[in-house]
Amino acid sequence: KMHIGHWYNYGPTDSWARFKKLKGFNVFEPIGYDAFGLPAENYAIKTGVHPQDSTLKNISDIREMIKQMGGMYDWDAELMTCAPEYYKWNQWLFLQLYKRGLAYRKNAPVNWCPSCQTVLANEQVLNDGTCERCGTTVIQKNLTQWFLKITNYADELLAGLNKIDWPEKTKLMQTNWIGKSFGTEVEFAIEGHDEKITVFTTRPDTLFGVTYIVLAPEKELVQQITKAEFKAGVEKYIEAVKSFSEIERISTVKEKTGVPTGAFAINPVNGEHVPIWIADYVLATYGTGCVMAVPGHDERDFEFAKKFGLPIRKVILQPGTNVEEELEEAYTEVGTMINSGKYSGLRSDEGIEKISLDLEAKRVGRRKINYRLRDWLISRQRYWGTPIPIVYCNSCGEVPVPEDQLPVLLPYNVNFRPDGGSPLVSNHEFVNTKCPMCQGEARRDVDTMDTFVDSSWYYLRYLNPKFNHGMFDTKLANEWTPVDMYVGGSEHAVMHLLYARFVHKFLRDIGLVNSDEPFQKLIHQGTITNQGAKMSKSKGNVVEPQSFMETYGSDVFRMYLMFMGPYELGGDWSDKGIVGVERFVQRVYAMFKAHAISAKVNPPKEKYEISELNEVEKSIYRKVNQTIHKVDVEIENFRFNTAVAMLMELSNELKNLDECRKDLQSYSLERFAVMIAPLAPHLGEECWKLIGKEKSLYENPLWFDADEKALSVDNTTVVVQINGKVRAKIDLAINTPQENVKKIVFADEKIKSYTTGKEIVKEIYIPNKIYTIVVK
RNA sequence: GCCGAAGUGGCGGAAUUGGUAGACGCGCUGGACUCAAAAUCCAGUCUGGCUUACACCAGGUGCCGGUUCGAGUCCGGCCUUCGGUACCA
Repeated sequence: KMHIGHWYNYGPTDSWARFKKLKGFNVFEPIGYDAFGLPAENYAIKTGVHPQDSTLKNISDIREMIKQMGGMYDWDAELMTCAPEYYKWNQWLFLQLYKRGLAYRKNAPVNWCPSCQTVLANEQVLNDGTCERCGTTVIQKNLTQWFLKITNYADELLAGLNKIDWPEKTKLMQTNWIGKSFGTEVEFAIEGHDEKITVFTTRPDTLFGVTYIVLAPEKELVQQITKAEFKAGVEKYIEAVKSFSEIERISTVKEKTGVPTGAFAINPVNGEHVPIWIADYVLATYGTGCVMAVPGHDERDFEFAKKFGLPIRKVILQPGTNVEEELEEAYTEVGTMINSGKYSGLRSDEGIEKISLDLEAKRVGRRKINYRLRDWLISRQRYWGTPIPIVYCNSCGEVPVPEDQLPVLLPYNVNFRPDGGSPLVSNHEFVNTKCPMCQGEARRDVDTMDTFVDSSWYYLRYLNPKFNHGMFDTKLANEWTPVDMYVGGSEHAVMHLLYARFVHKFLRDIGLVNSDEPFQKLIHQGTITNQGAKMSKSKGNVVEPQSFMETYGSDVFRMYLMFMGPYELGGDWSDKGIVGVERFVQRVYAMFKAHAISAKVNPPKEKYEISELNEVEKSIYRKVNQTIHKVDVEIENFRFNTAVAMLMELSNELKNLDECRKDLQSYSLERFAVMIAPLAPHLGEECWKLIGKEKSLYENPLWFDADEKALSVDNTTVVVQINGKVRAKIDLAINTPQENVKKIVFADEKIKSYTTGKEIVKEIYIPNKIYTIVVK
């Protein structure tokens, strides 16, 4: 069912789209259903209802509710990702990536529950590392899985951020996620082995301070180099590490653990032999999975060395300290290099360059750019998703399904909870197939794709979801994309929004779109929580909009969601203030009704001269135009809460409407109706009709510009401050010359009482606003 | 842990981006209307002090410190809450 979060996303966004429509833009506002994924599958396991049945049912329920909302969606462009006409193109996309070497298989760990004999999502693993269903400790198990080479685009994904109008914080999160770092790879020989250990470091200047080497426990090399008498300890440690999540492993507060391998590595800069350890704080997935430990100048290494009694050597001298002082903690900033052979005396940041060059010359190292970003693992051992279009043949090996045989249909009959693997294994008709190359016996890949694949290109499909000559209609795509306004929660700041950017760039590279980025402008709506927690079925704190719709109607509900607070912040749900919006709507409607007949027979002028208006009229005319001026900017920037507040202010001002000339009443009401129309579309149309307009506003879009002349004011209040405290407020004609202001200020009795007998140090005048006097 | 945000009356929030803190709304209090209630309308409402009252004074935007004539806004250091952390999407 729809919950308030959906409404919060769709309602205000529809208001923005309506605003654009009224302003004369050609607006395409589609809606659809991202329908594959884990929740439907879990629901099936729990209740036995097939994911396809529950999903289709939910979609038809949700469609009805969205229609009640009054969004101006293009229902001809509706799509759902679980339809074969849609996911066929996920498969086609996969094949294009595969053809170009951007889809490949390798081993990667999954969460495995040994008792349920199934793969678990991170979400299904509790904080203590146990299975949410049975409480068994979850372990990491390696499976061969499909990856997409998003890392090939790392640099472009970084650079492209400069070209798009996205929140700075989102761009920053993507930048940090990609995590480009400039460093050096250094090779350490291993005592008694031909193989070498390559470490990645951003601090080659600290090479002389290396006192041990740490390998990620899962590195294969560990098996080869571990000395016999250390084997037992190493094996035990590797087993123990399997139950830790990555977050736990790299936590800087968790006590460091690790064991020695008994092997030694040789430092290429000084020939020193240092012990090789394994520890879980080193990850196999980042850099080379090997770290040179410099306890003197790295916090984690320092802590580790302290705990295990490994030597700590000072090779960077902190400015203002002396060489003999012992290190209390790791010093990680720039300093003077010491105990570093011929490099001693250099500034450490210069040393980075020097040492790197020398390592390159000696062929034991090279400068290297490293990314934190990893390739995109898309294999899921689940049912409710897109089948991966690959078959495995005994003689031909891994064979892609030919494009003309797509889609590989997701079979209906499966066991959602099989023992030991992907649910699709249970359907033999699906699994057993012919090899497209040799027609021999072959087996299909039984995994499905990550649903982020579905959501990485749907905006292109929206333009014509029935298009059957390709993934989407390139002509339309080039007309309409990049998307002008994309609205979604900041929980998507990195993953979805990075994947979509990657896929868009790939589609550009194969000539299907001509733009570099999918979403030109991005806005995040905030999260609506309930009692401080994200709404979710499992927590049982979901608030449904239905009852509010029934009590107040969709306009009031929509406007209340907008009035609650800043759109990008969201907030905790409460219906406390909704009656305020209800009253406002009723007052507006009553106002239009009261003036309906008069408005029909007294058409307004296009503009009024301020001089021809009396005081009440002047005030109303000004307020109307100021409101137009501000509401325009506020809606444009998704500041709906203040837009609604301004219309409330205007409605308060219009309480005097009866005191002004009839045609000015019509003038005010026309503008009010147009301004309220995007925020409360049903009310807007109703008001528009009441004042005698025959055609719908949305059929004949209209938006008024403010009369610039009405925005200026005659008088202003100048605040007088003495030593930063407000002491008087003086009403003055606008743009009164400073000398005159000064005279008036110093003539003020109150100001006199604060200034007489004091020395005036300084006077600052901010025109039409503030006169500040500093006294001593 | 790491990355990114947020914190303002009894409550949701506003503040032209360094210039009158509390717009707009809820709630509450008082009044009008009513036989009465509901609805509606009008007035008041940051806290404390002083005053018959108008006024006036002091304090006040999570905490501590700094810059400035002036800080909710800028800088440094914390605290709390929220989002993400690569298999929820």
